[in-house]
Amino acid sequence: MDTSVICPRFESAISLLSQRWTGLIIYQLLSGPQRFSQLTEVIGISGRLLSERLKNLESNGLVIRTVHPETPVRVEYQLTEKGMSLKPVMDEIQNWSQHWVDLTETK
Amino acid sequence: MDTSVICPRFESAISLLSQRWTGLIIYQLLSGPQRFSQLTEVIGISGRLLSERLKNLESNGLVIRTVHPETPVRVEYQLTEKGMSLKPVMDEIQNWSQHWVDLTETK
DNA sequence: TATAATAGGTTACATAAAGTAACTAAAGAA
DNA sequence: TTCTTTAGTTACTTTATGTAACCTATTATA
Repeated sequence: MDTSVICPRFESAISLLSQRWTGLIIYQLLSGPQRFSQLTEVIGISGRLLSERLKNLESNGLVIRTVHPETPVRVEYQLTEKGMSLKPVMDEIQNWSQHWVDLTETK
Repeated sequence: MDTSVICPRFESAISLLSQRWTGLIIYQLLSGPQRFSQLTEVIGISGRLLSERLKNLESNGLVIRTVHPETPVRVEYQLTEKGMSLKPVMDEIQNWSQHWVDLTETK
């Protein structure tokens, strides 16, 4: 018998957050709506993956994409209420990192 | 110019947590020390990756490995203080997941 | 003595995800 | 008509993950 012991909601949440870049994208968007190019520069992610991740976040209801038809086009990404509500999670990670991460450690 | 804007400690922390399985392993160990085989069964991870992840967590000071030379051998993994201090992070993820994760959604 | 059982891994190989760099689309500016 | 700029996409390489068979140490069993 295979009785899954780990809470499926938790498992679903952590599978989202443990996708590479996703946490950083949400963290970055917590400081306000941002354009595609800003995100690539600040986070250091390629266009290919940023595009893929943003589509995923959009389809999960965490992010909204807005196209401003200016010239050149401006596309902004912002968190939904669901996305914003991850702030306490990010705050705790931030808090933990201040206490425990030693930047001199070899990676 | 390339001024990294994201806090390097946060980046380091999230790169640890965004490794596949790592969050689940820590979450599971928060409920107490556990053996290798227990972890594979509960989490649903292969021996190969569990071994790799536990070594990584050990070298990062989050987990301690204890060998009990019984028959057959019993090896237990438990969180260090540094590992335990991730509880608030896990609690917030858990909390978020209860509010926002809809299990009927298509993956 | 030989065989088997059990826990905790490791190895070799296949598949999936991520990194990289060049390319494209749209739209107004020169 | 050609050039710029933003926001992607495509094709290809490299790395990470999944899978299953195998290995080792220790002791119980035939």
